[in-house]
Amino acid sequence: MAPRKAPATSAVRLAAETWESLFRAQVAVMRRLQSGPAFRNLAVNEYDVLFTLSRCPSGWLRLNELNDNVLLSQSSLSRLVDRLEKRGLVARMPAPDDGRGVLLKLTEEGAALQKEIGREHVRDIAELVAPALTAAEQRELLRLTEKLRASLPSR
Amino acid sequence: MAPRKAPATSAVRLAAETWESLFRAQVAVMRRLQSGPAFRNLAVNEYDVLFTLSRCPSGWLRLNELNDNVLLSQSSLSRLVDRLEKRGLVARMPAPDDGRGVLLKLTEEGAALQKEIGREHVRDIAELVAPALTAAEQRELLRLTEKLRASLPSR
DNA sequence: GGGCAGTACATGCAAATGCATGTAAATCGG
DNA sequence: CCGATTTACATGCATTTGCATGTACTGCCC
Repeated sequence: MAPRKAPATSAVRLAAETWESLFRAQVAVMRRLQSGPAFRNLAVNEYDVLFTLSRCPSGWLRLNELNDNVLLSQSSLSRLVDRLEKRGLVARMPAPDDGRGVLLKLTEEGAALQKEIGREHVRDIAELVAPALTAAEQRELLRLTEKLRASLPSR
Repeated sequence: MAPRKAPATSAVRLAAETWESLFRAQVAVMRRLQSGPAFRNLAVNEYDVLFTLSRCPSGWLRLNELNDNVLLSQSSLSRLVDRLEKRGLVARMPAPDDGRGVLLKLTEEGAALQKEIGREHVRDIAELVAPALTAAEQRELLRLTEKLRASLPSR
């Protein structure tokens, strides 16, 4: 029997090339976004925390849930939140149902800053993405990246 | 005349949601990749430099070209390359045609390490991406991310 | 060709990050 | 219900990163 290895290796290659392209696109877009004036006062990761909190329905979010969203180690996130707290942008509170946990929410000032930066940020994104892809292509890219993310093993 | 603002704002929203989804997918995949055993000896950014050099046809690459590929400041890349050089993985050489420039290439040891890590890395990628998307979906995602990257303003 | 702005890379230094570990609380096994 | 393991977060410390700046070279304009 011939090994017939080609299909398997080409499937692996396709996956690798797809990831590589996704990753390079992310790097290229992110580089342009973070060098813009929207982030003169706040690092991208810091903004991302404010943004995630602003999307949270209850207003409060556990630190470990936040950590899933951000590409930072647990300890780095802990200190990033320290900084945001010292700047008066977020508030900490011990989790009521779990003595180990910490809940976070935006302060009024934090919410205001998020909205202000968010407006600029969204505009910057649109200036990069909208000319590059048609609306239909954007919807498809959105669908595929959501599917990819949703299909990942939980940990 | 009615302002008819809705189409514009929804185009902006679509672009923002598309980018958000792409970014989160990248974070989720990257988190899983970088915590794997492939990167026990080398940070992802360091591997990325070796990888980029391994793809370079001439074998030599300018530092500033390398910097376009990697999400690092110029100074951080300079020092990252210092570290790789001290570990004997890359070699520096003054650019012959430009007295300010520096050319880089992999050493034999660097090329070997890149191949070794690359094998594991590609396997890890395939284990995450292949089950998540069909081959056709991967090809489409590859196409869209390539198009996005290619359409960005040069700087 | 001589000055002058711009580019490529290196380096001092403060800030951010990750690893290892510490502490406290929850959960599990008996 | 008690000890052992696991989970959530914080912290000491070494490493990495970015900003500002320095140095050397290039290219431009006159």
